[in-house]
Amino acid sequence: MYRGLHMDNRSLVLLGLLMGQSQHGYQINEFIENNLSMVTDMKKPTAYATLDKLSKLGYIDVQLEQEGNRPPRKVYSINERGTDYFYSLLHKNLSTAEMFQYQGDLGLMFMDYLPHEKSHEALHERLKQTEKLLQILNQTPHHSNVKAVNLAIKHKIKMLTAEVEFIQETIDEMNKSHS
Amino acid sequence: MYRGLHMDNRSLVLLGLLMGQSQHGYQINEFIENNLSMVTDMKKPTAYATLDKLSKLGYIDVQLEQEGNRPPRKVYSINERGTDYFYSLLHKNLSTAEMFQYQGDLGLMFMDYLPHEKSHEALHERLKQTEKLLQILNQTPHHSNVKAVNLAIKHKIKMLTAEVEFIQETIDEMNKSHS
DNA sequence: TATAACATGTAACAAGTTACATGATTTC
DNA sequence: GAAATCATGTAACTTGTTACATGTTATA
Repeated sequence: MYRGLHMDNRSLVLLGLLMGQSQHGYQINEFIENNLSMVTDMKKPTAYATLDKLSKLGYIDVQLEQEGNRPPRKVYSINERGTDYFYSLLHKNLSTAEMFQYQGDLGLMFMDYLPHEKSHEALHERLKQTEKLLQILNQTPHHSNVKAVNLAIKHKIKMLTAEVEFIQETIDEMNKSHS
Repeated sequence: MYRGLHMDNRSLVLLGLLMGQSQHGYQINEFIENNLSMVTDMKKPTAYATLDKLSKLGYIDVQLEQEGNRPPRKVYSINERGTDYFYSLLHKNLSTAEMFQYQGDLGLMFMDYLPHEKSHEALHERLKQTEKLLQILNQTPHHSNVKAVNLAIKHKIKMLTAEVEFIQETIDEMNKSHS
């Protein structure tokens, strides 16, 4: 059986948000868009579909709510089975190391096929872009209304800083071996 | 039109390997398995299908070879159009910064739902696993027969080191706020 | 009165994975 | 004679994306 990398983590996010309070899909999607864009790229149809799946699997309960003639809301609440499942997903996520795959490594592998000036210019562009990302992260308020998102921002800052150093070192090496 | 993250990079790898020498699919797949497992997770059927696609798009030429009654080989050679395409993919890859998405951040977000001992134990496990990965990378010979792969290994070492630091810092913070 | 926000989806498509199919040849 | 290696794929499936559909209500 084929299990994508995301599947479990999609569920983890949705269940985690429902641990805080019962919510309907639209609400959850808004929250993800406004507050969690840094940590997940889950799209709306995916969220709706996953909520559907979780309710079919008996991890969350649905209650229909309607105000006047507005489109009815499906309010989801996590139940006991869902809570257990959430804890197991959480524990697995927290205790598992990830082996990163960097797309950028692929280019580095074939760098020598480009003339020195070209590869130098390209890496410099990459450096500039990465520094800009870092700058944006450093400017984001360090007191997000979602307390825990700050940890993710801290993490990204840490990693992007290492990335900047690596690119700089690579450029230096390249210049040394060229001169 | 929906373009996956990988698509272009799959082509970049295959074209890059063909830049070195003409090869048939099986040969390429062996090479990827033996030498590039660190940089790409492309599977055999994907490689075969992508080679097919690249030849249909006119970036590589195919020549059938047969030895005795063995299954015939399809030997692929990169042509001029393919070389240009390779350069454009390479330049784009080299000059683009990537915004990392860490699966592990998702768990950190909901860490507070676990009792302190549980989350502490889980993060400790993550730390141990990450350190083990680092150790393995540090032990891999720093003179891979594929020269350029070393850069990727250097990169991973750099990033995993930052990761270990981050986990350690997070554990420390957690302990501080708990005591 | 047009546009944005509210609310939930469906349909078509893209890309990749696993498991399997096929058949020859070399090695144990 | 069985198992591994050589060599190329196909088929079924999973997951996710984009673009679109639908209809109400608040806002400019």
